Amino acid sequence: MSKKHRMTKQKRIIMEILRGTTSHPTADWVYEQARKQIPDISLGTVYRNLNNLKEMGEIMELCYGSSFSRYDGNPENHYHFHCLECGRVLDLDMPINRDLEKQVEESSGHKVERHRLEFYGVCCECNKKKQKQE
Amino acid sequence: MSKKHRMTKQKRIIMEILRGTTSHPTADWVYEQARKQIPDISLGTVYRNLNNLKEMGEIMELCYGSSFSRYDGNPENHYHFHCLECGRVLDLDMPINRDLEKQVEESSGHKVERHRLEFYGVCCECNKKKQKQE
DNA sequence: ATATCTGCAAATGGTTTGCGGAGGA
DNA sequence: TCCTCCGCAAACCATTTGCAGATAT
Repeated sequence: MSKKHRMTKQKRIIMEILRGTTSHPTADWVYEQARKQIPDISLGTVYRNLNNLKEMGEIMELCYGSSFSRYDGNPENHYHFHCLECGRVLDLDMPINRDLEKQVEESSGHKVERHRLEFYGVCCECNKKKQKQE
Repeated sequence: MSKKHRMTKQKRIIMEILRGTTSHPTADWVYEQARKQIPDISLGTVYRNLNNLKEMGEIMELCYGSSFSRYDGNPENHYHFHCLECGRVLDLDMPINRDLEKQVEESSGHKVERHRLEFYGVCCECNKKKQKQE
């Protein structure tokens, strides 16, 4: 059977940090933020709690090309936009498209449970900056 | 200016290995296969060439939740299906949906260049096995 | 009461890199 | 020729883990 999950001060603060940002931070950034509230929290504890919260379905781990993971405090499935200029990862306010899953099931015969969709390009702000430069 | 890329025996064989499979292998698997043809090839060379081929646009690096990367010998953008039972990653024969990008541009104002779409579920074969067991 | 969690520090493991020599263009 | 690539082995670095004591339930 699966292990029970306890709520500790460390876990609660890590969850609050993730809920309070939309920046999809790295474990290290979460660690730096958490140290402001618990100065002697350890990086190992941050990693343990991030995995723990992931198991609980409270947060999501995002794995991109970089060598490290990013974490998302919004556990609901949603799409992301990656700006190739400034590197930010932005949440998209766009409904989940179940038709895509239906399309795969019909053409391939596999049973689809979920999907993940990531867009890459140049965000509004970087576009404006580029236009000014020209 | 960007570095020039040379063709070597090692690079050619690594590319052939990737072109000859649809299994999205790890660097280590490519290394094992390459050793059959060049017994004293080093793992470092495999990694260097995988990165090199990626820069050349000949292959793609796929980054999933696992701690290691997988490589795809098909550099054309295409969608993947991940079987949660057997762990395989399968290519989907499905056209790239540009409407999704248009949808994001209209609703968010970002300029979209490309997107990546990954499906998760149970593949045909695993579905059949499960039905037999019941 | 007791199983889970913590800080600490060492280990892990996929990937990268510095080196001197080899080889492609 | 000359610049890139090679094999080798050590370094790198994000993440995990073993330990002994602390804490949540």
